[in-house]
Amino acid sequence: MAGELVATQDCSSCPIRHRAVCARCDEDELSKLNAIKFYKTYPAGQTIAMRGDALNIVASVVAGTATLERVIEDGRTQMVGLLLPSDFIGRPGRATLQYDVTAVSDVTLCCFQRKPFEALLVDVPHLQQRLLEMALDELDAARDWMLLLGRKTAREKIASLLMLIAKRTVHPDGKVMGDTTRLELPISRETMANFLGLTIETVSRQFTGLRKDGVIELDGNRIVRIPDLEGLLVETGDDSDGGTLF
Amino acid sequence: MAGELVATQDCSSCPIRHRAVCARCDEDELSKLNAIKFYKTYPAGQTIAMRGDALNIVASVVAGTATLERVIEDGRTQMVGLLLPSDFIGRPGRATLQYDVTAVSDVTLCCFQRKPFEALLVDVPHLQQRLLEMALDELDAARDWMLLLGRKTAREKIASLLMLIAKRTVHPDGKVMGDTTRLELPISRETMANFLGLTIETVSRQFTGLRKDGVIELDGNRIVRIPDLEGLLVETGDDSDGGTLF
DNA sequence: GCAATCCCTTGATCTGGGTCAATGCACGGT
DNA sequence: ACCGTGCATTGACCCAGATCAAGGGATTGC
Repeated sequence: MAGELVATQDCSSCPIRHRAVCARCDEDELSKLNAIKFYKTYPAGQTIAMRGDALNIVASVVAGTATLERVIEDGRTQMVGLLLPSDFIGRPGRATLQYDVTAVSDVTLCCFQRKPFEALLVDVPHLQQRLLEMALDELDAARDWMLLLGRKTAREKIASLLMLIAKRTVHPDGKVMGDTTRLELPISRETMANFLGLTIETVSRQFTGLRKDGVIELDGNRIVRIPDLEGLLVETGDDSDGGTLF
Repeated sequence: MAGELVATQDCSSCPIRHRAVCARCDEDELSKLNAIKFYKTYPAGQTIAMRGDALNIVASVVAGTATLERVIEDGRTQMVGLLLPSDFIGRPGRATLQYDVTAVSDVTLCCFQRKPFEALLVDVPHLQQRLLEMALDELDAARDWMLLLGRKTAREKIASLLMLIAKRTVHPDGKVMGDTTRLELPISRETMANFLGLTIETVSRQFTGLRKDGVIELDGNRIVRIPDLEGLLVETGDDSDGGTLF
C-alpha cells in the first residue's frame, strides 16, 4: 500500500467526525483512537490497494474521491463502490481486500491500524454498532444500485447518477443541493461508465442527449447545471422515496 | 405481515444454528433468545412483507426460498436478495422495510421480536459481531452481483447463477456440490430473470442454448445436470476465487 | 374428458446500446 | 509554436437481448 504519510492529528478535529467511526466517542475513547491513527494522501489516479492485498488498516475518506472496482480478466470493469468523504474503507475481521481501490482525485485517508482497531471494537460497543449501521447503509445502497444496473435504461442511469452526486455534494455553505442546481462531477466519463455498466461512448451520448433536450446544461465536461430538477426526476423514473444509493 | 404461527421450539435444535445468530450463544443467552422466538410458515407465492411495511421482527430462514425485490412503478422488477436457509431477514435499527419479501417456495421463518432482539444485542456483543459479519458477507455478495448485472453476458449470468445455486445446495448427505452435479433449481424462470436482469425469454433461450451445446442436461425444467463443471466455469468467465455471491 | 391456468419454449422482428473508427479539444513539455 | 497524450464527442454499423406473438406441455377443477 503506497501513499505518503502526512501527519498524526487530533481526532477531535477529524473532518469525518460527523459520520464516521469516531462521532460518538468520549475523550478517553478518542485518545485511544488517536494512538492508532495517521493520515495518508494519494495523488489522483493512484492505486490505493489491489484486490487480494493483505489489508492491515481500515480508513475513512477525509477528502477526495476513490472507487472500489471489480475487474474481470478480459478487462471488463464494474465499479462496486464510490467512496466520497466520510465513507469507510475496510472491514474488521477481513484480512484481505476483495476489490481494487483507486484514487480518482487526490485523496486523503484517515487510517487506523487494523489489529488495534479491532481490539478497540471489543471494548467500545458503540463503535461496533456504528460499523454495523454503516454496513447496512452500504448494503441498501448496493441494492438500489443493483436495480439501476439490472433494470434501468442508459438515460435513467445517468439521471440517477446525477441525483446521487447532487445528494452527496456539499456546497461551501454546508448545504446539500436543492438550493443550487450546479454540480461538479467528481469522476470522469470512464469512471461513470464503470459505475453505470455502460460504455464511455454511451455516457457521452446520453449527456449530449440530455443537453439537447434542455434537461441539463454543460459547462466544460465536469460542470453540470440542472435548471429543472423535476424534469430530471421524471427522466429518472425515480422512486422518489429518494432511495439509499449513498 | 401474514403467515401462520407454527410453534415455539428450543433454539438448541434450531436448524440455522450453524450460520445464524444463535451459533455462539451459551445456555443463558439461548434461553433469552428462546423467550422472544417463534416460528412462522408461508405458502409458496405469498408476500411475506411489502416495501414500506413497519417491520417489528427479524428472522432467519429455516426452510424454503424467499426473495428480496425492488420494483419500479412501471413493473420492472429487480431481485436484490435471494434468501436461502440460514439467511437473515431484517436489521436492527431499521423500523421499515426497503424491499418486497416474497416466499418462492413454502418458507419457514425463525422469528424474533425486533425490540427485545435489539435489547439483547446490547448485552451480547458477539451477537452484534455476528450481525456485522453477516452484513459484510451480504455486502460482498451484493457487489459480486453488481459485477454480474453490469458487465456479464446473458450466458455468463446463467452460468454464474447455476454455480451459485450449486454452492448453496446442501445435499441429503450434508455435502455441498462437487460430489454431485445434479441441481434442483429452487426458483422459476421468471424469478431467475428478475435475479439476473434479463427477460424470461432470454433465460429460457440460454438454457436451451447450454443444453444444445452439451454443457448442461435438463430433466423437466427444475432439474439440471452439469456433466462437466469445468466447462461451465469456462462459460462463466468465473473469477475462480469463487467470489462471494452467497 | 375438457377447459382453464401456469409456466415454459420457440420464432420473428426490432432496437438500445456496444463496437470500431475518426475527430476535437485542452494540457503540459520541449 | 509544435507535438504528444489523455479525455470527450460524434458517426456508422452491428448484434445481444428485448419485444411481440404463438404454441406446448403439465396440473387443477368441473
